[in-house]
Amino acid sequence: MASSNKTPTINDVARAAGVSKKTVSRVINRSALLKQDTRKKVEAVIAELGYVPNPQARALALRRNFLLGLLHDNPNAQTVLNFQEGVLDAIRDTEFALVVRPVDRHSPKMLEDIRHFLEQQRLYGVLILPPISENDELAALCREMGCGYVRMGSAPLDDEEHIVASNDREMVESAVDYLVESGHRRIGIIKGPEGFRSALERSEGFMAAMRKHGLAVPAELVAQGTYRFESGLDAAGQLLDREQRPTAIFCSNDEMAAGALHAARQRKVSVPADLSIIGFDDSPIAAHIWPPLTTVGWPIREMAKAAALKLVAPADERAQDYIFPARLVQRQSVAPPPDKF
Amino acid sequence: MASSNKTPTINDVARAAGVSKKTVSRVINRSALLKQDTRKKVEAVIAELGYVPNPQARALALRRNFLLGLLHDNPNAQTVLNFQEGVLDAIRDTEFALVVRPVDRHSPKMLEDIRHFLEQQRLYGVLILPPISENDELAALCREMGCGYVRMGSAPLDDEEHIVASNDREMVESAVDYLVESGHRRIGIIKGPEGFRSALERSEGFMAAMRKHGLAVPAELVAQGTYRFESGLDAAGQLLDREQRPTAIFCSNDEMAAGALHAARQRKVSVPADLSIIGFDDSPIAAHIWPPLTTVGWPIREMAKAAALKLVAPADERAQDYIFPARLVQRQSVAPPPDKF
DNA sequence: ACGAGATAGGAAACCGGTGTCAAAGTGTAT
DNA sequence: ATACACTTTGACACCGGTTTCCTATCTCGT
Repeated sequence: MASSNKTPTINDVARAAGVSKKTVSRVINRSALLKQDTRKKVEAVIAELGYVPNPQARALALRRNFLLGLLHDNPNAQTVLNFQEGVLDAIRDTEFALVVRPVDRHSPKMLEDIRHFLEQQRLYGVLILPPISENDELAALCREMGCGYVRMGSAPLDDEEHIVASNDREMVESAVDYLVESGHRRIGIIKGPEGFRSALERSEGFMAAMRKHGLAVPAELVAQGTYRFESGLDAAGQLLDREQRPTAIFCSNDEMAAGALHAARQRKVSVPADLSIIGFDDSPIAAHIWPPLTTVGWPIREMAKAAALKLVAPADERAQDYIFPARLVQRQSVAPPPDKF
Repeated sequence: MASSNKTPTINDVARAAGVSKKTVSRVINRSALLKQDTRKKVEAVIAELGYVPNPQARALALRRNFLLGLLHDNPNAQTVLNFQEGVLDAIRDTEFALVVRPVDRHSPKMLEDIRHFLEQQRLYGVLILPPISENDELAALCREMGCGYVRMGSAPLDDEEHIVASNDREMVESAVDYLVESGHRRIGIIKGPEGFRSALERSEGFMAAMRKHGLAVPAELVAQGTYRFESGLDAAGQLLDREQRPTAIFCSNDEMAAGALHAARQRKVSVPADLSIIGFDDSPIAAHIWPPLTTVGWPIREMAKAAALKLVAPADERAQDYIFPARLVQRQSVAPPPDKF
């Protein structure tokens, strides 16, 4: 009963089982070269003592730890949280844990801060969420420091082992297809902020789709947003105040779509009767506003899971995927355009 | 140049500086008994080599690591994320990191899972978010395992060193005061789910406030919700379909308030002209629905910061607070009741 | 100049695991 | 019975820090 009050170590197990530390270590690590008898005996002692290996000691001896990092400056809380859950799906029942690190994209010291963080924590690998995932210097930093990394993005902007991406471009196309099928011809767009790859993908996807249908996109149907609610309000306001306003607006994310809905309401423009609105992301807000928003959703959780697996089990077949299909979520913000058009 | 490609260790520093490991260790740990010269010399070498102490080795030697855990099953993503940022505010520039762990409140194995997690990761301490923060068995588990913990709650349900709490009860009272001042007498409530301490605090606060104003709360003005959007839709539907419907509804959280707004719209009941609605939490959705929701917000980020400090720097004066005042956020979902009432 | 007490710094053990390599055990063919 | 190959196990060093304990040096009062 000498050490009944402190957690048992590998030595305690070895002594109690009458074997060497190394043998216990072999049992823990499921080494193949062990007699069944010995394994059983040691396992019994482990269970009896309630022994759990010390991760710090393991990390030291193995010269690598079991910590994954999540680097993000994503403004959408639900996205971040879904991603966290997806990562947890992948590492549940392993010894890995997830460390979070929000970063400030606007800070000039951002890269330096991250370098410091990586040096200090010596993570096994990091997962990087957009928009900072688009920063190539950051990826270079990870490579330089020998830290595994996987970037999440709207397009394949790195090798497939380092990326999980949605096919935003195609999905915007199908959103536009849907609007056109519903009878719309005069379709406006609220773009995302410059410098965001996703914003670029979405607006280019939009332009390409419109071109495909032989529809013009005059400058007066294009408004610039910042991915934030208020910017959607402003941008939709501009669009709706044009001489000839659009019958449908594609918003590059749901927050801005919510703002656009708001702008329409202020102007007594009824959605979807007078104006159709389509968003992007399928964030929770999309289902909780009126009318419920038709939008494009992507499988964040699956992407997160695959991203984590790329780091912790790169050979796993589930870690091979790197392009994930988004899908159109039809709700009630799209209808055929009013007759007069 | 023997080891120019791998990260330097304390031994490398000691050798390069011509001192012993222990002296380097003293420099790192700011030990007082060191000559200035020696310190300077070692610091120069550390800077030159870019030496950063290995946290795993430190953790092993010190028998404690520098990892804080965040246990949550909170359905509100923004709350969780704000909390994470608050914790990061507190531990930025320290060697601590934050490990997240969403848990499943409904799983019968929840406690066992958490025990396993704590055993395996040997965290320095955990921060627990509502609603599982209300689980006393979980707190007991932390104590049993010698793991520091701080619970976040709607009422002081533990010693002050283990809790950060908002004063929901009082805040609901001021929300009701506000409704009464606006002229409302017939006020309904959508309660949160049973078993949630916050739901209890809020509904009791509501009852107490009504009593204070000499107003009755007949059963027909009370509806049960689950904190989810859909339940707000249903519950508000019931309330609005009564013979004599309320002129105002207090919703125990914003999601349900959004649902209530939705229910009102379906019935062509105009908010706030015909019906006032007040929510709780000041979640982002509150500002992004129409009309913008009057609600009660609490300072999550400050609470998170204080909670983290309680673990990592219990002596810090900022770690002493444990009750945090919420405040009424007035937007546009409350107006005087219609004349006919 | 000298001894006492304070101060600076080092040697070696330790934290709890893993890797290496050789020794011991086992089984089979000769 | 012996040699040989193969399996199973253990001794010991090591990962990179901290702690304990001890010695060498430095002040300082007398």
